[in-house]
Amino acid sequence: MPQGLSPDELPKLEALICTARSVQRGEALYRSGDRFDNIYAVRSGSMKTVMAHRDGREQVTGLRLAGEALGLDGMSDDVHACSAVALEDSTVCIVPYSALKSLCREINSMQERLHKLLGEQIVREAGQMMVLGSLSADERVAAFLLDVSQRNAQRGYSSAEFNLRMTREDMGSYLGMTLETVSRTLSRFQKRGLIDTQGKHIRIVDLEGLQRV
Amino acid sequence: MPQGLSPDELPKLEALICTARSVQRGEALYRSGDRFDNIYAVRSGSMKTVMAHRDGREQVTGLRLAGEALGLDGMSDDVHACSAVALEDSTVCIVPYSALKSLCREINSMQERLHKLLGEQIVREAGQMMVLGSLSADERVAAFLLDVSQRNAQRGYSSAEFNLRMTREDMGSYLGMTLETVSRTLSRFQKRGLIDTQGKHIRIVDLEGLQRV
DNA sequence: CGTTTAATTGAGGAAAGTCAAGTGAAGTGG
DNA sequence: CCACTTCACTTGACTTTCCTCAATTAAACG
Repeated sequence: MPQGLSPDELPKLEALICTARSVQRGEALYRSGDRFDNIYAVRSGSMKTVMAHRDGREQVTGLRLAGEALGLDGMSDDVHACSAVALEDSTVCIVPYSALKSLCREINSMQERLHKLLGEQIVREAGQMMVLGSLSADERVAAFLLDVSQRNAQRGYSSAEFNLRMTREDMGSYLGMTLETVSRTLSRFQKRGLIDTQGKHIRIVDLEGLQRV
Repeated sequence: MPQGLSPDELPKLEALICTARSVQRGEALYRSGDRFDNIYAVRSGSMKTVMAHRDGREQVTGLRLAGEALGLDGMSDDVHACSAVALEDSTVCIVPYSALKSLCREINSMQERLHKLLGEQIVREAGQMMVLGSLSADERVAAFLLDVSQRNAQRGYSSAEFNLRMTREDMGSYLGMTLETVSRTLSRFQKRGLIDTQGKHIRIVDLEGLQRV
């Protein structure tokens, strides 16, 4: 998260991060409607963000792996628009927003970094709109696996093999399809020799094949 | 756009806005891949933002009415992630990003305003992900009409009656369905007495009915 | 005013959803 | 630590929704 800061600036960011917090699997770090005070960075584990329609239907709107930022959905009106729920026992760094704002006014590169973060989320979400709006079920699942794989690689983990702590239902919700269709699609990918799945453990066997789906 | 600025700050914003630019119907204000230099505000007319998949498929990712901000998709990596195309002859205000950044460091409320703008887009897009991921065709169209209606009201125009300059194809793309399904859905809404359409002109007859869809 | 582009409507087909049953994994308490 | 309960996942059969293709009508633009 703190990329591109000079040596003398890093301590200031560190001073900002008051506390770390641990969140149990299934527990909410914040809920839709909660006051927005902090931005978070996932330190270990992973989380999902969930948004609710007024009739109660819920949709997973995001997945956050270790190292990724969380909580930006509260900036628009000082109240969180979605809930953040831990997919496994996780820890997050807490960054008080008001302090971060001040720091962004003082330090150029800090402002730059926050802007990039916001911009990335905007582009990521637009990309997900594309996935939901124009891809078939197969394409959606493939795109999702490739996205997670790539994000794993970015953080120095294996891009070929990883644990996805989401349930099939979470994946389905995120990808706009039912859990059965997710399951069937994964099975089909396995038969075609594209991946190898055992429940939540996923290994990408044929990367290029998956990209061609 | 410049809400919440004090009287002495407004001139500074105005100084920032170097030029206005007019964009002809169908013309692109910027294209995906263009360098990101400016943020824009639609002054008159309306625009769509479009994102392309690598295989060429395009999806409409946003609609911007007069008064709304545009161009934020370039902040993440200094290159625009989508294209902005005029739906009718339009004009936009140009706000140079680098100057805006400086101003945000000087003026508290300016920073606040930009952050809100970014936060709003993040929440708006998450909302659209919900629409695409969990609503039926009928519900999508209804949600879209209500959204446009509400945004019209916000800007002081009629919430009950408006011109939608998008084609059925644009709407379909934005809502993740085919133009035929959009057309059929609108016809059905009309038969049910919810709306009254003549091509691009739309009148909402039964607001509550539309909300119940 | 004619030509192009957009919209409507119908018929048939395909993709994904629903319902249901069975299997496997994981967490809990004795 | 094992048995038990619960939850997650898989797979099949059937249904529904939406898409595709096609023909026609209406609107927009030069």
